[in-house]
Amino acid sequence: MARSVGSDGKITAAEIRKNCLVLFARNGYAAVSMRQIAQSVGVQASAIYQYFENKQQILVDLLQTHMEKLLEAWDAEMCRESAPKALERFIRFHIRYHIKKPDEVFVSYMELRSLEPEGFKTIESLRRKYEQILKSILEEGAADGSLNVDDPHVAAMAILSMLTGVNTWYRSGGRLSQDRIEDIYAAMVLRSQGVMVSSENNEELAHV
Amino acid sequence: MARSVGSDGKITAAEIRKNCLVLFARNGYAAVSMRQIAQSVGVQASAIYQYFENKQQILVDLLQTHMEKLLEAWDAEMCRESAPKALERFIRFHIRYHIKKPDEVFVSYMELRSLEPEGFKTIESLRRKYEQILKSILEEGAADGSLNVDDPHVAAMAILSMLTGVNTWYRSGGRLSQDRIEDIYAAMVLRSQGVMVSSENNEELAHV
DNA sequence: GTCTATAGATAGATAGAC
DNA sequence: GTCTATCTATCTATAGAC
Repeated sequence: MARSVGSDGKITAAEIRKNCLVLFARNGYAAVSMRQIAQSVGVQASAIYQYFENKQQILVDLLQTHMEKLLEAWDAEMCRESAPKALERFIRFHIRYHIKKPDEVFVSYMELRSLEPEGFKTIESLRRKYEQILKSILEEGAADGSLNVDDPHVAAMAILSMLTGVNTWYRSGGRLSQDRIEDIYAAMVLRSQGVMVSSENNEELAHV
Repeated sequence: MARSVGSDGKITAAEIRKNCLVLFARNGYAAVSMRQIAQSVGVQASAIYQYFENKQQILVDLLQTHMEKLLEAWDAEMCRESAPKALERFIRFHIRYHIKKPDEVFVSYMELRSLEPEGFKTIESLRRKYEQILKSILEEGAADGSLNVDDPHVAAMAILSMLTGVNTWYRSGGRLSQDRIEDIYAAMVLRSQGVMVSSENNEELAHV
């Protein structure tokens, strides 16, 4: 899917993407005008149409790129291992990845309703793929008894909400290091699925 | 704080509120025009200004009313009891209350950035009050050893994200009853804070 | 590839009649 | 309390010059 027409001029599609991410995150897609976008990269509004068909395509591009990169990053991270280990790996991966991309995450979760039907379908499909990764780990743990999962679908949705919620309060340079935040969330989620974790160092001890 | 000028005509502030909630939830505050709002209640746009100073005041009204009612509902529900019992009560209260008000919850979480500074300050203060309820329960449980809380602030934010996340997937008439959903979330959250819960009936058994 | 100019639609909000 | 009419500003998107 061609998402831009390509360019070698001084403003680039990449620059527009970067600035739109910030503008959409701060003000919301509907509240940001093409003139604002253009001004942020130092051109007139009409120049934007050299790079994107219209405003909607910028949004689709941002969300699609975010989800595709997220899925690729997990592909590079995943291992064959026990369900509890895989769950911990997923938790730490999700927090580490999302905490570094606050604008991408914010826009991806807030602007789903700003997508027109075609784009919505594309993004929803990618989101379901990501949800399925966690759901499969939980299902495997439920099947072999290594996790205590009441309902894999509900648990997957609940865990994803909890993990992604980090972005609502985390501010770089705050009281807690990113590693410490990973530890705290890993301990809470693992315990919620029946894995016993000590409270001192969050080391996995045993499971029910 | 006077939020409307009052009326005894056939369109009322209450009707505008109700319709705006749906419109804002579906389309986003910025994407909804005063003309759309007016049309939804069957009047011309200028008539809306009899009930609200401007568009922004409608949003502030909706969010403020939601948070105030939520806090009042908890005041009516809360009891003096042990931290684990209070935590379970809070979990079930939050899910029960939020699952019945999907539009209020959605708008309250999505449109914070659409608030101008004064309104934002008001709503943020109410939100912090609600967060503090859960944080206090966790702090009490951490102090008396009845809960295994790594970090009360982080745990409170994580639990609230998880619980409120129900609204992203729950649809009335789906596979699970509201009671069952309460049970599943209660079990997950209690376990995440070190309370041992059986997986069969989610009955509280003991705590670490 | 970027500009100016502009089309055509729509926005929030107000004035004044009834 | 609601209407019509309108002000002023802004919007997305396009046409055509350079």
